[in-house]
Amino acid sequence: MGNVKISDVAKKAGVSTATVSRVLSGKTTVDPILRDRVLKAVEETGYKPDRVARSLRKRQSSIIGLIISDIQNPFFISLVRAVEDVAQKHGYIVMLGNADEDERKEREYIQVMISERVAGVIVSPSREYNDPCEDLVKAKIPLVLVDRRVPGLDVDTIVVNNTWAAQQLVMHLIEHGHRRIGAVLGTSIVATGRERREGYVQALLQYGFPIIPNLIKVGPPPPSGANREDTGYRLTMELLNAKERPTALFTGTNLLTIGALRAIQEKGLSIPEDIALVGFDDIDWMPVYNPSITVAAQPTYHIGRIAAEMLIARIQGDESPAQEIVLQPEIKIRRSCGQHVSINCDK
Amino acid sequence: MGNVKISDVAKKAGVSTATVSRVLSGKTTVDPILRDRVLKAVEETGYKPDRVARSLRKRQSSIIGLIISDIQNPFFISLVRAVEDVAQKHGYIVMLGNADEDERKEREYIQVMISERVAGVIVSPSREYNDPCEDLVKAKIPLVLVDRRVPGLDVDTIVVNNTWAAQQLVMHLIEHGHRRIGAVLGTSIVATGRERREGYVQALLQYGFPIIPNLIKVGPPPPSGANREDTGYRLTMELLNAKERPTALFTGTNLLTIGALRAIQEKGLSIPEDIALVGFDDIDWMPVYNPSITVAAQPTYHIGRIAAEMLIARIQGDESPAQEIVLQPEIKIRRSCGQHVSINCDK
DNA sequence: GTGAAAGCGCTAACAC
DNA sequence: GTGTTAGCGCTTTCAC
Repeated sequence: MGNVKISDVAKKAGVSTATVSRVLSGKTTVDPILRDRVLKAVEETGYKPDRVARSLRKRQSSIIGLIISDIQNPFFISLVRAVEDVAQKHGYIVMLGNADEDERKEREYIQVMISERVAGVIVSPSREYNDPCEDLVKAKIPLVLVDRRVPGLDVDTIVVNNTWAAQQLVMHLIEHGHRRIGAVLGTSIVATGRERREGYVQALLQYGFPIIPNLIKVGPPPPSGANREDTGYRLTMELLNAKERPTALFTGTNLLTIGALRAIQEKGLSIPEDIALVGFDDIDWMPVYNPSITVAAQPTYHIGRIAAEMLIARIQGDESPAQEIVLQPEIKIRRSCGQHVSINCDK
Repeated sequence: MGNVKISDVAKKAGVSTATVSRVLSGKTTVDPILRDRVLKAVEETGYKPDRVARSLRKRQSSIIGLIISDIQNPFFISLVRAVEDVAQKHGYIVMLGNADEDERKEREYIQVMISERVAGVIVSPSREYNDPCEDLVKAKIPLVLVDRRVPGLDVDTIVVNNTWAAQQLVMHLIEHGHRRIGAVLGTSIVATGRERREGYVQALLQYGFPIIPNLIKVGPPPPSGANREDTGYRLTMELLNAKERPTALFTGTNLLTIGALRAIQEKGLSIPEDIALVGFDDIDWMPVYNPSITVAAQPTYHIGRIAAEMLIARIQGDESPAQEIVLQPEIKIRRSCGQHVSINCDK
């Protein structure tokens, strides 16, 4: 057992290896009598097809590559789970790569995936331009992008409407009477960072408020870690230590939010009395935090599920034009902004 | 490019495929002149070895299988990251399986991993007995167990001293003057659940306090979800709604802690004034929670790193006897128990 | 509908 | 030190 091969089964069933293969693939009709003999032999020998040999011969494995830009980021956990769920359901297995926001690592993983003849790949690209994803396209390996677009790459992409969500969040703050709203954002090198900043700006402009550069703090580009907790802490501290402290804060990612929370606490400020807070990404503890935190929740599991389903459709031959799917985050109003206050917009 | 094979390189360099293979593997000496010619040809053609063909021929791939019992559990995130880091460093790639606390899925994944001829596997077993991990041993595939032991399976295992940690946590509560200490625990079907319960009991016994069964709530076995947040919520509610409410709570996993927090909040109780809290597992927000939460922090990244390193050593031929490594959690005293109070132990 | 045989791309004997 | 060759275990023509 374990090292039974197809020829053993064939011998036992008194047929050729071709017939065994045919029975197992189920793609051709086989005489029911032979079929039963084969199945019985498979059963008795405990035969398990060698997936490596199969991959070599078919020039394609049953592996789905999943390359994410930062496995530490809670955003990706549900994504990984979703991809894994869908893959498993369709008989695929997930090969994981953590690019760590490092283009070199991403490129390396993509090469490995190609070399492993994966059936398809889901990538959250670390860069927008000259992305190594092109190699996958060249190798004709189906590809789905998540979280970030790669302009010029004509492949299925699933993103979230960051601008809209950020705008809603900041408008929520404005409607609570806030005028000095600080922003703690991820690097503008990645689109998500830029878009969330854009949403912040849009919201202010919509109400005719000025954009005050000093209130906008943007983290350094990776790999130094734009989304790290300590970045959130540091940037928030800068904001809180300024002469004119903001009365509200918009944080651009979950990790930045945690850092901001730490800074606020260290300054002895309380939410929402001293400072209001809205953030991006919803994590399990946020509704339980005291006070619960108003956020834009990304449909991460959903993103992963759709990505995996689209990918598998492509693997199975779907030739339709590449789609871009834009998912809407859910704005979860909670208690970190205090009571709703009607404001006079004419002023 | 992409579909260049070893024979193309050989032709270009004017040598045999064997020589190309030898140059690339570096295991035999090759004439420097030929070597350079080969390297140049590899460069020019952009040759990348086909990992599938190599795996078939060598009867072993460069893949490390990682089968975890619940990917949703934050505990495993750092573990995955660590394994991925170490694997990458050694030229291996990680194949991920989420068993979802389901023995059937675990068995399935193990079969797939065997069939993919993975070089080794790291598993957090879903069951203690009749675990499908035995199949890996039979197939002579190196195996390292993490988080949970499988009695009778003589393989490297990395666990954490749950009993000790739980005991420390509960003693901390006792030293703060608490007598009625509730416990919200994961199922006793898994060792971690049992051991943490044991630690709770030990702490009480050590101080000569009675064990009150009504104060011990244990979640249902999987897959119904012993460690789920809603389980924590429900069990905590039972405790809080009892006639004689506990003055302190010990929660056995991170997810249970979140559920407990929600219940406490819903009852309008405040920590630590109305009820003290200590929990298992440290998550990034716990130090930032208000009040920050005293926990036993498992060295999850460390567990993953050691597991991966031991596995790779085994893959590379380490034949030394199987080890069991017991890591010590770190007790992180924070503010969820209030001020330290000296107590009279004679009483 | 079935079997014989070729071959996926590589590595490891084996002979020189 | 190098080339020739035989497979690894499977699927898929191609004849029948």
